[in-house]
Amino acid sequence: MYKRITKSHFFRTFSSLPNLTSCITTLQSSATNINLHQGKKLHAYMLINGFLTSPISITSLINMYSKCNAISDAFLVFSSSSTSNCELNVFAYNAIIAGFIFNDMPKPALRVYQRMRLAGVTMDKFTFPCVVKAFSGYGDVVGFKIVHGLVFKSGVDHDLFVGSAVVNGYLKFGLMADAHKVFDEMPDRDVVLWNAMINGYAQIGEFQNALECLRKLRAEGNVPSRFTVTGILSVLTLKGDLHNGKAVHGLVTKMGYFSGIAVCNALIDMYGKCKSFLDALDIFEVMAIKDIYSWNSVIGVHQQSGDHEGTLKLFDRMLRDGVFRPDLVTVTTVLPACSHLAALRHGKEIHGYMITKGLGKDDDDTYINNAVMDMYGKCGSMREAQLVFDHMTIKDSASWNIMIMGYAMHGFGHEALNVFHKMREANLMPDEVTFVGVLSACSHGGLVKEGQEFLSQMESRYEIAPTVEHYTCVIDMLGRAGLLEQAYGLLSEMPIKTNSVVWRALLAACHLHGDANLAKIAVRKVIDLEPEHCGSYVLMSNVYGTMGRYEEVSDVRHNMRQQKVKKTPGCSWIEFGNGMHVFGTGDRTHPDEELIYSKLGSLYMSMGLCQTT
DNA sequence: TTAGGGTTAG
Repeated sequence: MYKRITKSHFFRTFSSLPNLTSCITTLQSSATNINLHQGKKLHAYMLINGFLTSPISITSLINMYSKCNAISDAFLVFSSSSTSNCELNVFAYNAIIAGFIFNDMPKPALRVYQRMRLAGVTMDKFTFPCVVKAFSGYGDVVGFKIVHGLVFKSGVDHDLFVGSAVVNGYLKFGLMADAHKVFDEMPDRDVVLWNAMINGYAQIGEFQNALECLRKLRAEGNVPSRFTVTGILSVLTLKGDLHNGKAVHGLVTKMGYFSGIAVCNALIDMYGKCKSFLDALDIFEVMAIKDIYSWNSVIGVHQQSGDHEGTLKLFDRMLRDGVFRPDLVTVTTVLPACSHLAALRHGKEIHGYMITKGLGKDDDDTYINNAVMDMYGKCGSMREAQLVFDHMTIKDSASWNIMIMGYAMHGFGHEALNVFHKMREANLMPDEVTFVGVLSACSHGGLVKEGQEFLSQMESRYEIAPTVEHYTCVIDMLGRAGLLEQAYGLLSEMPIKTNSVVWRALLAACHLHGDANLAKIAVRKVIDLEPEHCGSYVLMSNVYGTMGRYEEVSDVRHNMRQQKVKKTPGCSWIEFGNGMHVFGTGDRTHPDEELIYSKLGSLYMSMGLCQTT
């Protein structure tokens, strides 16, 4: 083994065989460059040459393994040293605790900390930042406060690194007043400490205070860092403040921070959420180096702009690009685009991708599985939605609501109510969304009696005040069932403000049952509440059309022209083979038009209807 | 020899 190592190319980089000092220097470079291969060779060499009795070697090896994503090896070095003749000192404890924190493992970090205390090793200003982070990461507020006490006792409370960690810890627990007290008592403040406060205020939505911190930070002569910029951008994003967002964009240019990927990602997000979509896309395109956040943010931009096709195109580009694999965040952004477009094939592909990559298989992946279920539901595949639902170990109220809504949407009223009853059996309290689903299930399934009962139970039994959306479902339900007077009565007696949507539901019912008199009342209300909406004029003209009152049809059309209301032609589409097929009213442009209309004709025949087109 | 801060999802 020794002979093979000494002959290797690796050792030719040294002018003579490395001594302890050069081993440690090289271990540091292995850690910085994440070169595990080089680090392991040095480890072997040091073992053979008896260098591992030095505490410095142990610390350097622990650090190298921690930084090279080999935390278990780091812990092995730590544990085996305590049993050998090398006594563990504060450096070794600090290094392994830091290693666990670096690898986002607060629990084992805390176990080592307890061991360190039992061993009577005195903690120093290097121990505390990591231990503090371990307690806040593990969510142990009592332990965290005890350590804060020890910070005082050890006299390191004025150290900037310790102070920043404590402030961040309190902020993580949502204890702003305590964080502020620690911040105020610090004799010196650097940009990192200020950044902690900026982010703390951002988290609790106190945007003005966050911006005030930025002002004070600069007034005290600190230079905003890349981290300050991302923190402030997150504030402006939540505030929807495009004006100041653009000013920060200027600052980024001035400071030369464009090289920071996170800064650019924050700018993309800010422009996207502030609806300045082209600016967001521009930044993404000019970024020399992108990461998974860049892709996810810009995919989010397409979603926010309502460009669902753009979202799918970008997803394809990401796959073709091949540098970053879609993660949970990516698929949660792309799945709703499939739902909107009813793009079942794309949705299935993404679900398939998730299965092969093991995404969404964990118990707590409820959110992503909800998105998959919603996609199947909106694309009309309730069987698949039910399968996903059945396999989920943890279901939240959204999971149940999605199933109820899915069945309701496709007219499976009884199935929807069945899910609702099972939800109750599972002791989950229904919310507003649940009842929108339940009531639309009653409406689409013609379950009038049940729907009326649910509306009355909402407040008395579930303490949920019905909103205009709930009333709309019920009015739609009564209207579809031909109970127009009852629908009108409910609408007139509604204890909350009506809107154009609920009146339009009544209008649609008037069309269905040919009640021109009630339609007139409804249409007046709709036009009053939303004059620019074309749907109500069209419905009114259809009501007259069905009754053969063509003069009135022409009056409505004339009125529409006078009001400069334009009707956007409606269309439907279906995914088939490799493409999307779009159809407008009376559209005969499809290449398979003859075949399609002949099939349509035979379907009409089977349904006992005459072909009208 | 050892340490602290930022971005993404309905």
